[in-house]
Amino acid sequence: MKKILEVISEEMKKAFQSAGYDGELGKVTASNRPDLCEYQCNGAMAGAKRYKKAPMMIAQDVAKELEGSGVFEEVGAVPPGFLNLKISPEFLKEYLDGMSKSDKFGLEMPEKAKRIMLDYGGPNVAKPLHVGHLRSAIIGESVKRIARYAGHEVIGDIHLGDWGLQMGLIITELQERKPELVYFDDSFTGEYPEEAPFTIAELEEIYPTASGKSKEDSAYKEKAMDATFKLQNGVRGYRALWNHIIRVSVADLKKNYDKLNVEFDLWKGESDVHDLIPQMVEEMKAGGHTYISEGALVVDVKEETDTKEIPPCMILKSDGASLYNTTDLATIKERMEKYHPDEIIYVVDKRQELYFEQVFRCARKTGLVSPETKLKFLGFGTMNGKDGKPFKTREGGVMRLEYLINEINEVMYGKIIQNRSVPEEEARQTAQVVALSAVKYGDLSNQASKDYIFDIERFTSSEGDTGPYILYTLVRIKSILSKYKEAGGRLEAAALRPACSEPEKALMLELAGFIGMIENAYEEIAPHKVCAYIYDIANAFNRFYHETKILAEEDEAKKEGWIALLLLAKDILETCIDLLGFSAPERM
RNA sequence: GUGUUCGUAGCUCAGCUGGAUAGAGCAACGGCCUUCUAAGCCGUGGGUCGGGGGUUCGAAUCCCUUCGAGCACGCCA
Repeated sequence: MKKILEVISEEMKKAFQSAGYDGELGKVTASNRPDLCEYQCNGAMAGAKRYKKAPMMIAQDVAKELEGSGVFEEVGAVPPGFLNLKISPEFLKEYLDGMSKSDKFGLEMPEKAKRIMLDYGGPNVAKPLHVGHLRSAIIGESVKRIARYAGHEVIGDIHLGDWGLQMGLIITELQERKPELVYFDDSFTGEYPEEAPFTIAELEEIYPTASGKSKEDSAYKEKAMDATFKLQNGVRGYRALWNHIIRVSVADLKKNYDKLNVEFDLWKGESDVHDLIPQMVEEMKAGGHTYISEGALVVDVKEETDTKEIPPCMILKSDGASLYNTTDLATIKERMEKYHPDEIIYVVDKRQELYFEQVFRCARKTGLVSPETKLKFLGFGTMNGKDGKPFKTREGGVMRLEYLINEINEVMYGKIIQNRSVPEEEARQTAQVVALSAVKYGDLSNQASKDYIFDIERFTSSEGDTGPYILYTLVRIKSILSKYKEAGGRLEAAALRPACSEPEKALMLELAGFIGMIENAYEEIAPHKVCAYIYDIANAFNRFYHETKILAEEDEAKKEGWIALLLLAKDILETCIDLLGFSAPERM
């Protein structure tokens, strides 16, 4: 189906043309004065100069052409030359009928689906998830779902940090504590145990300890670097230990991401591309792209249009070791060879923008990516506390994600038992569902690129533009529908009717904007547009709800029409919150 | 220093491919539950869109300038 704005615009274009003007002037937008009209067209003013005619005259000419149009109920030419439009309830009803009957509410699928690789999450192995990982997960997950809904193939890759010095640190600390382990016995040639010699709890404690020691004790640090080197060069025992670390840690990560309703298709990490690096570097050298600068191997990525100095992209450090850039480039190489994506999108902290610009340019210049493949950087801002500074625990440390989630669950639980008397278990479950909506909606309703203030009180409130408010609206709709069913009503039989009240029409108009909203949210990679949309829907619904006694309506046809409208609203809301990565309970 | 993002109501944010009286929410104040979930709805007050120039019939939106804030700027990731 076409977007409703497109349908109306076409009608308007025809009118401009038959009045003797350029059809392109007939572009219609949503009204910015809802008190005056539903849609507006400003083409008459834009065309005034070209036709040397007062805008008002043009508007009147066009309005005359629209007399008797089935699309509009009212067309007004208003000074200085606005065309104010109200569409006919019958036309609107037909449009919504089309949406209800179509797959994805009539959203058109692309002729050729793109294959998009989405790089998000990015946690480090053996370190607990903290608030810094929250945004990437939430935003990435939503972007993934939106792109899929829009008809594209998306491969989400968590891109684990599993290969650097941190691994050497952990191994070193393990050796300090348990030198008797077979992993450290060079002469050992048998099978290593299947069971890891540590738990996730120990692992999480080991890393910060080791990291702290290495900062104070240079001998310790050297040991860790040596361990890293050995690991990367395939020392058996170290590899075996490393495998344990990965397995224990990944299992825990999966559990945590699961709770956030975040799912990855690939659990690749930096280690996966380690073996590709030497060849990649050789190819870059052979291609004549590299040179030595201050001892390091670099590739120039300056461009003439630059407004500032872009430093070269470093490939190898002066000691010959690889670094973040190297693995990222190798990852691009691997992705291109294995998956041939049309696009790779990185959902990363926006502070890394310049860095990724260098990597992207380097990848292009050295031919790692084909010219058709787009590399996109979706940078997100910092999550701040109420004081406007980066979110911290009360003690000033980094907040573990788990604790944060628990805290919100508690707050939500408190609100539930305060408002309703429900069984304990249901209250707990509902609290989790609603809490997740609070966190995700609180995050996604802001533009990704901006910093935002994480305010538990605000996010968990059901007043205002929040997740709980959206869910509450949805729960209300579900409640009416289930009562209707209980009373013997058949949802499948319900058919839409033209709106007979202003709030009803307003709700229908909002629903009709779905396709346009999705296209926009996908093209701009902007989940916050989905949030803004469902907030408008929720407002429109609640207004309608208050002015209309649906189940008490005696006119059966009318009642059925409303039930059909509620069904559509429910389906659209549910679809949208799924795109945002959360769901609604049955009751709350 | 260079670059970059941003500065909209007391607070948190929309709007930014230029259009009519700049929108929400929170907070404040006032209404609405014998009837579908009041975790809701309706209303009132509150803004030199950081300042100054310019382009335009028309600017929060585009350009310039200035002030202020954040962030980034080769061997970390």
